[in-house]
Amino acid sequence: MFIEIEPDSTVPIYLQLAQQIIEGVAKGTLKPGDSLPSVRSFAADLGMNMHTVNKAYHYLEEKEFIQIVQKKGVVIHEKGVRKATATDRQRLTKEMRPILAEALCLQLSQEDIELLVKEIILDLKEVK
Amino acid sequence: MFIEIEPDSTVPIYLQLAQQIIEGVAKGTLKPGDSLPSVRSFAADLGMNMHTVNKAYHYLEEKEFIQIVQKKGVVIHEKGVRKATATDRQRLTKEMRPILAEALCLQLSQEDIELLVKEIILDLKEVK
DNA sequence: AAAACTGTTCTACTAAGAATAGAACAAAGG
DNA sequence: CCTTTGTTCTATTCTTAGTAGAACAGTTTT
Repeated sequence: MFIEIEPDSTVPIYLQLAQQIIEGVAKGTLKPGDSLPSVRSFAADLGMNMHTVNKAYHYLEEKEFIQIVQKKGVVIHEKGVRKATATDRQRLTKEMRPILAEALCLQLSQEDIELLVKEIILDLKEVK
Repeated sequence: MFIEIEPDSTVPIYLQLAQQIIEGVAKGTLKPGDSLPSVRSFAADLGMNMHTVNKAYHYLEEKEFIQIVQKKGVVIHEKGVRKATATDRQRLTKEMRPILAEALCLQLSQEDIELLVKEIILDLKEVK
């Protein structure tokens, strides 16, 4: 896993970490059953606190992306991540909405935005 | 302007307000030159603090969506909002990315996601 | 001219979140 | 037996969000 943290970002460190793990799952770099580093070793590698990694893990567990096995370790959810529910779609829509509104204000056309989305998805799919 | 604030949201109140004003501009409900309520009256209407509205206004001013004329009032940017720069596109991409990554993890196909985006844009365009 | 209204600035306080730190625990593994 | 695992606890520091009240200097209205 190649993790790059921006310390001065407004996005909390634990969230940046969690999001990049999610990206790993999306790309297929992280496959179902793969194990993640322990909170201590990961924290040491990334130069952050053990509790920060722990927070990221629990964030991912709540989203059902990973499984935390008591006293053993952390594993990408076996059998793959669950399929999106109606609630998931609703949440994703809500998160996307203000960004798209801003894009429209900045005079991006519907085609421009759709192209932008396609590029992002393409980039998320290609394994580097 | 119809503003709906969710007090228990993780999204700060001032941001919710700013985002809904941006939506108004995207929809065309708010047109270039239109004036917004004073910080005091708007705060009273919405049941929030004057300084919170002020913060939202300055957030929008920094984004160049509105103009704050000293001691006079707040107006939607005349001649419309500026066109997106390369930096804008980069920022929008960065904001969109983690959401799309999550969507892919939840086994939404590229087509599903594009449809979702189209629906949001359609909703943002229709004047209610 | 007086009054009301405008955004601005200042101090002040509370609450919550983020991040770090260190210590200790119980269970699993080698 | 010893190391490693995630967990839990207390503690501290820093930042942000939100509210509050007061005062200021212009603008607009009456």
